Amino acid sequence: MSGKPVSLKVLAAHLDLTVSTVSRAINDYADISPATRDRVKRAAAELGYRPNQNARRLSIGSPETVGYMMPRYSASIAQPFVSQLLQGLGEALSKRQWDLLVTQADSASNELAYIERTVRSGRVGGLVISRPLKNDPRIKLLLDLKFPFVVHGRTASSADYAWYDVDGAEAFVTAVNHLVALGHSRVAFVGAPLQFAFAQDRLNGYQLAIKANGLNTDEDLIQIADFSDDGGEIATNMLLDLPNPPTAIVCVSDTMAFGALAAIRARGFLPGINISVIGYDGLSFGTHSNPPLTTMAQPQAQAGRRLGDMLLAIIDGDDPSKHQELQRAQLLRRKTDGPLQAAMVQRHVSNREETT
Amino acid sequence: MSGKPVSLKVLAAHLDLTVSTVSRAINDYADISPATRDRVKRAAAELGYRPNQNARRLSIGSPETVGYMMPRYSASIAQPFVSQLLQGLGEALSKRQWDLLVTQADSASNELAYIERTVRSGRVGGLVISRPLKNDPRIKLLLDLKFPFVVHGRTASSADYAWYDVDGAEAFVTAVNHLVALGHSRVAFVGAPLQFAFAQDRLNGYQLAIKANGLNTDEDLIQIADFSDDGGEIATNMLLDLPNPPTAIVCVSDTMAFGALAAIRARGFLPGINISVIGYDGLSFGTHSNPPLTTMAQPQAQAGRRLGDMLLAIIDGDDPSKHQELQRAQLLRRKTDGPLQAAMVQRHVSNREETT
DNA sequence: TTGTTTTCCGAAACCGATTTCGGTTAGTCT
DNA sequence: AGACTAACCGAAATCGGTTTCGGAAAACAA
Repeated sequence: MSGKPVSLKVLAAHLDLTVSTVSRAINDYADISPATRDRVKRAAAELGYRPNQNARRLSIGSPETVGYMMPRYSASIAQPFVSQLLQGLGEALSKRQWDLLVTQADSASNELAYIERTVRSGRVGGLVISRPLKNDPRIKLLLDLKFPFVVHGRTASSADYAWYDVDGAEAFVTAVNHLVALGHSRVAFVGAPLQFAFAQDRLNGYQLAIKANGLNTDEDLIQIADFSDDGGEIATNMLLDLPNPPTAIVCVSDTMAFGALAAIRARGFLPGINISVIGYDGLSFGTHSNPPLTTMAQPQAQAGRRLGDMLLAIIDGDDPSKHQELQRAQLLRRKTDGPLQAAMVQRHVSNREETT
Repeated sequence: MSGKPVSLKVLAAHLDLTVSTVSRAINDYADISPATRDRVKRAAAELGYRPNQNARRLSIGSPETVGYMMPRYSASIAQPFVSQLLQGLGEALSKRQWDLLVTQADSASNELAYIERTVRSGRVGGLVISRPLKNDPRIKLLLDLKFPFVVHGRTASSADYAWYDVDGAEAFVTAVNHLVALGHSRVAFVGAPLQFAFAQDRLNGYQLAIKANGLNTDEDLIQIADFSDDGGEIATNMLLDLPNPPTAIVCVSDTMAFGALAAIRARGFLPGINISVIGYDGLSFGTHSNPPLTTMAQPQAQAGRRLGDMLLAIIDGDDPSKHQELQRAQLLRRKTDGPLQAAMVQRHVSNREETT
């Protein structure tokens, strides 16, 4: 760089003042005369002085940094929401000049050790974790460490920590109700492994709605698979192979729903006409799928900002349990939901007769 | 946390040693007897001692951290590649226990000031920047500051800094050649604003291929629009409104290509049959578009890791110009490319006659 | 003029590590 | 036994800031 970064010492020497005076001038202490304060600030600007953050943070005893733990990938699947979340987090943190550290554990087993190391090393003053498991050991650990953190998502025992989540159960009630209103009575569920809290939550909503509508609770209509488009396709094929296949499918994510659409089309059926599909996430790409995917859209944009604000508040001493935000998903109708077709039911029946 | 994090001082007191001895024991200095070294390490593990990173980094004079500048959004478009890039970067950095700081400037105008602040504050020892402009002031600034950095992408004057890029020009030559081989002679280009280096690069490849194949260089066949699906749709509509519309379109990104598909379908044409479309990026979502998008796929996964390795090497003193990596994109045929249809040409002609 | 406040700045401790340097103790050699 | 060399550890400076405390100079009051 154009010379080494200028330190407080050289700035002080240049001004013929001591470092303590210069420091206090820059930080607007009252016991510095306006004259010298201005003089110091002007010189600081000229020389391009920026306090060394490592030194300053060591001194004030705060890292002024929070960490975000990236979820690990099932495969090499791009996680579209990560960039939006980081964007929002960065926005919230920058209001107070805090930094955002992005971390990831190498493996699931190392995850806890990794958290403990990170916390103890004082690199971060708070942590954001994503996509909790149903009984997430990370949450337990952070609670034990009494370390500030917020969760993107939530678990069943969510009383004593801070989180931001979308009500998946309610969303699936909405989705199922919508399909029932369209005349469907065999509504299937394509889900992700139930170790994920969100997967259980959404399944709960599905089951609740099935019962509330007085429908048959057919275990075969619940298919759990890998959390990916391929998983969605596999699960849907299982459903379509059923002797009495569903006429509508709700999926735990848009990505899985895309796989469902593929499976349906592969059999010559038309999604939205012969079989309805509703996804979850509201990915904008859903407008380009074949056909455009009806989905439960969640307000992604604010998640990062809200999580950042919450975390800062908690670091400031707020009670974590006071910061819990449950958002609602909205039904976004595109083209994969439609009324039950009598013809389709017929076809299924004859289909069954053939196969038996 | 379970008590404050234990410092070197309390660990030393607990062992009845001085801090300097303990520090050297932990860092495997030769002048510490194996006996006390082991004793120290055992106690450190028991008490869960982790060196305070702010202190340590201040002391050793290195932030052991690199920064990644997130590209700003044209809208609220999720950037699927960001998470993959961060994943790779984190992997490369973790090998040496470095941290990854994610930053973003509030606005374009603040960007330079932001970089300068970040660099001068000593928070990071190197910077990764994405998606450079054709004449990117950030690169010039970082060069002036003599600060270590790597670029994801590259500009025309790319001799004197480190970068990792995919050869967009070559990719578009490949794409155009492929379409010409399929019989197309009116191949259009849907591009992004040419201030982006990658946009210019890809346009160059397109124009090169057009000439090399002896085709008419029709300015109308080049449409520049916003870097989004909507932009792609708008640009494609302009093309389809032409008196002599193209029979094939190459798009500067998959996202824009999705918009192109929408525009084509909206007119009752079949992408891949009536009009061919080739995208760029190789997004996995492309398998779910309507129809599945043929695209120039780039090897996304390694980008982050390579950039991280490069940056560390440069920080270690390597000559940046020695670290320049140009990858090749591969034609990934799905369903939107196909042979020229005589019928389509006919329809276009009659279409023109009607409108004139 | 003397005494009492203010106003303003310097000296120094401190944050938690790393690292140089110097001094004890023990071991080796003659 | 005396001297010399290693081996091992402690003292202290340092990184670049923040913050408390005390003192000198200037302003004010009596």
